[in-house]
Amino acid sequence: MSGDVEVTGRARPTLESVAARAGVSRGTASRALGGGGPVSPRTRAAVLAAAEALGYRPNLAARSLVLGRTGNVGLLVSESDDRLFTDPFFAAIVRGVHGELADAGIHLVLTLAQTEAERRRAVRFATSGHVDGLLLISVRGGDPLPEALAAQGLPVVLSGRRSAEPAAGLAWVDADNRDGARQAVDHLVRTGRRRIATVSGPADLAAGRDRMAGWRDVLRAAGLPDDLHTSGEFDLDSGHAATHRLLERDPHLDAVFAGSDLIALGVLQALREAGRQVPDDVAVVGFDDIPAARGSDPPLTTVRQPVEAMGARMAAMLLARLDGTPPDPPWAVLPTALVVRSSA
Amino acid sequence: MSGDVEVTGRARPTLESVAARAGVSRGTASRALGGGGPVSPRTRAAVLAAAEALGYRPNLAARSLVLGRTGNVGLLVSESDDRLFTDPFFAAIVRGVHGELADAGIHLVLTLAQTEAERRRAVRFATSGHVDGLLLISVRGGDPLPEALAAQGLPVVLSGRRSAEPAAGLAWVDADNRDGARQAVDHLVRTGRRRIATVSGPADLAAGRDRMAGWRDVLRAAGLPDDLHTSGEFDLDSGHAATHRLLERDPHLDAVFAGSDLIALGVLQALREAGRQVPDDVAVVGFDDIPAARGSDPPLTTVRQPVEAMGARMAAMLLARLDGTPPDPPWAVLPTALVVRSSA
DNA sequence: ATGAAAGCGCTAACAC
DNA sequence: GTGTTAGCGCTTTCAT
Repeated sequence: MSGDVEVTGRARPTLESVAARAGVSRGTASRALGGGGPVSPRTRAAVLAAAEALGYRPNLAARSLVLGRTGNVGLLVSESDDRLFTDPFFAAIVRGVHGELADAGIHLVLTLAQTEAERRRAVRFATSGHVDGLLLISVRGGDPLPEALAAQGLPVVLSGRRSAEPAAGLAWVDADNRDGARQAVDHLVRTGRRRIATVSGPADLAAGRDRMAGWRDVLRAAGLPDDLHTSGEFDLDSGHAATHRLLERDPHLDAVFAGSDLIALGVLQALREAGRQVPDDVAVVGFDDIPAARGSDPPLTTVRQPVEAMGARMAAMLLARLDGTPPDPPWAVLPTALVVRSSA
Repeated sequence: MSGDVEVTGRARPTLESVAARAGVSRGTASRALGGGGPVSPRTRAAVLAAAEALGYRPNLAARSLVLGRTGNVGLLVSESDDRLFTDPFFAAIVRGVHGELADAGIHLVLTLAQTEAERRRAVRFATSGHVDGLLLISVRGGDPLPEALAAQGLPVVLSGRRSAEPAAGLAWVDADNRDGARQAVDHLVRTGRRRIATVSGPADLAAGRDRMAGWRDVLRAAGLPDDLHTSGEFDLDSGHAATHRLLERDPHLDAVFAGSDLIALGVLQALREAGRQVPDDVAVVGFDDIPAARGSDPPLTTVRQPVEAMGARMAAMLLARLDGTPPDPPWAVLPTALVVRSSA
C-alpha cells in the first residue's frame, strides 16, 4: 500500500488559532465563545466567525482539566441477574437518561459490572475522575456498592427503592411496585377470583419484594388466603416451574399474579400444559408490559411502569445534585398503571 | 444546615504528591507507574508503594490532553426505528461491546440519535475529540452519516452490512441474515410446505432486505412461487396486519417466514383470529430468538443470531484500527442458526 | 537511572 | 473590554 494518507493532515484548530484569526488574544476568544466575561459585540462576532470558519471544536480534555469537571456521568449496570438483558427495561432506562443528559450537554459513559472482577474495575472507574456522578441500575438489597461510592464523595442515584433515609450524596428513583401489584390483585378480586397465587421475582431485589407485598396487602384486606406464593428469578422458566408446583399445592387456584411479564409467559405455558383455560379457569396478570405481552395467547393483562420516565428522573436528580442543589427529598416514586387485556 | 462538610477534604493525590512521598521526581514517578522508560526496581517499588498508600488515581483528563487520545469510544445508536427498544438486541450488543473494551481499558460513551437535532448533536459529539473511534448501530440504507464521520478521520465500525468496499476508515459487522433466512425457509420446504409467505422488516435496513432475499433464494431454487411477501416494521402490529392481508390474497398459504420474532408474534395472533392452527394449518418461523419466543403458543421456531458476539467483534475491529492495524478485510459476517421449536 | 523543563489546550484571575 | 499570565496533571524529550 502507498502509505497512510493522513486525511486529518491539518491539525485540529485550537483556541489559539481562532484567536489569531480573529485578531484577538486567547483569553478574549475564550470569553467570546463560552465564558461569561465582558466582550464587545464586534469582537464576539469576529471570534464566532473565526471559529466557524476554522471548524473549531474545543478540546474537552483541556477544558475538563482546568475545570475539574468532566461533563460525563456514568451509568453503572450492576447486573448480577439477567433481567436487563431479557426485557427491554435497560434500553428504556437508557433512553430516558440520555434524553435528560443530552439537554444539559452531559455525556453518558456506560459500565457493566457482572463479575466480581468487573465490579472492582467499575469502582476504580467511578472513582477515577472520569465521571462527575453516577447512575446505578439494578442493585441487589445488601449490596454495599452505592454507599461505598457515595462515601467517596461521588453523587449517586440508584434505580430501585432504598431506605427512606439514604446516605449523604445518595438518591433513588423507583416505580410504585407495591401499588401496581395492589391494582393488579384488586382487579382479580373484583372480578371474582378467590384463590390467588403469586410467582414473585427475587426477594433481594426491592421490586420483587414490593410486588409481593402489594399482593399480600390486597388479599389480607379482602380476607383471602395469602399462602400461595413462590419466588424465583424474573424469567420464563421460573414462571413455568413455579406454576406446576402451585398447581400441585392447590389444583383449584383461579388466578396467578406474576412478578414480571416473562414470568407470566411461563405461567401461561404451564397452565396450557395442565389443561387450564385462561382466563376462564385461571386468570393471569403480569408486570412490566413488555412488547411481547400483547402477543401472547391470550394477550396479557399487566402493570405498566414508566421506565423511560424513571431514567429521566434519575438523570434529573443527578444533574440537580451536580448543580449544587441536591433534590429534597432525595428520592422519587413514580406511578404504575394496570393495563387490562384478556388474560384477566 | 451547618454548611457543606466536604468529605473529600483532602484533594485527590496527584502524581506530584506520589513523587514527593517516594522521594523522586514527577518524571520518574510517571515512568515507574506506566511509561516504558528505564526505572530501577528499588525506585519503582517505592513509587508503587507511595501510590498505593495515597490511593493515587491518574487524572484522565490530563493524560488525555497530553496523549491526544481519550481512551473512550462512542456507541452511536442511530435509532430512527424502535427496534432496539422493543427487543433485547441493544442490550446484547452493549454487553458484547463492553466486554471487549473493558479488557482494553477503554470506556464506552453512549449516544442516541433519534431526531434530526439529536443527529446533529451526535455528529458534533463524535467530532469533538471526546472519543477515539465510533461504533454505529442500526443504520438505514441511504444514511450518509457513517461515511461523513469516517471522512473526518474518525475510525468507524457499523453494525449491518454495507457495500463490499467500505470507505476508508469504515468497517462493518453483520449476522448472516440471508443464510439464516435460507435455513428457515429450507426447513419449511423440507417439511412439506408449498405456499410460503414472508412478512419482512424494513427494506431500507440491510437485515430486512437480506432476510427477504434468503426467503426468495430458497423458493426459486425449489421452483416454488415467491409472490407472497409484504414488508413493514420489525414489530408486532406489522406482523398482525400483514398476515390478514396475506390471508386474503391466498387463504391456502401454509407457512409464514417472519422477519423478526415480534413480527412472528403478530403473525401467530392473526392466524389465531383467522382460525388457523399452528403448525398444522400454517407453519411460522421467526428471526432473532428473543426470550419471549419460547413462551409463545406454540413456542416459536426461529433463527438465532450471535448478537453479543457481533458487539464484541465490532469493538475488536475498532480497537485493532486504533492500534494502527486496520482489520483486513474491513468486515465480518457472523453465522446464524435455526432453532426448531413447535411452530414449524 | 534520574531530574529538569517544556508543553498538551483551556479557563480565570489579574492587570491595564 | 482586552491582553497577559498562571496554572490544571500528566508524559516525554533532553540533559546529566
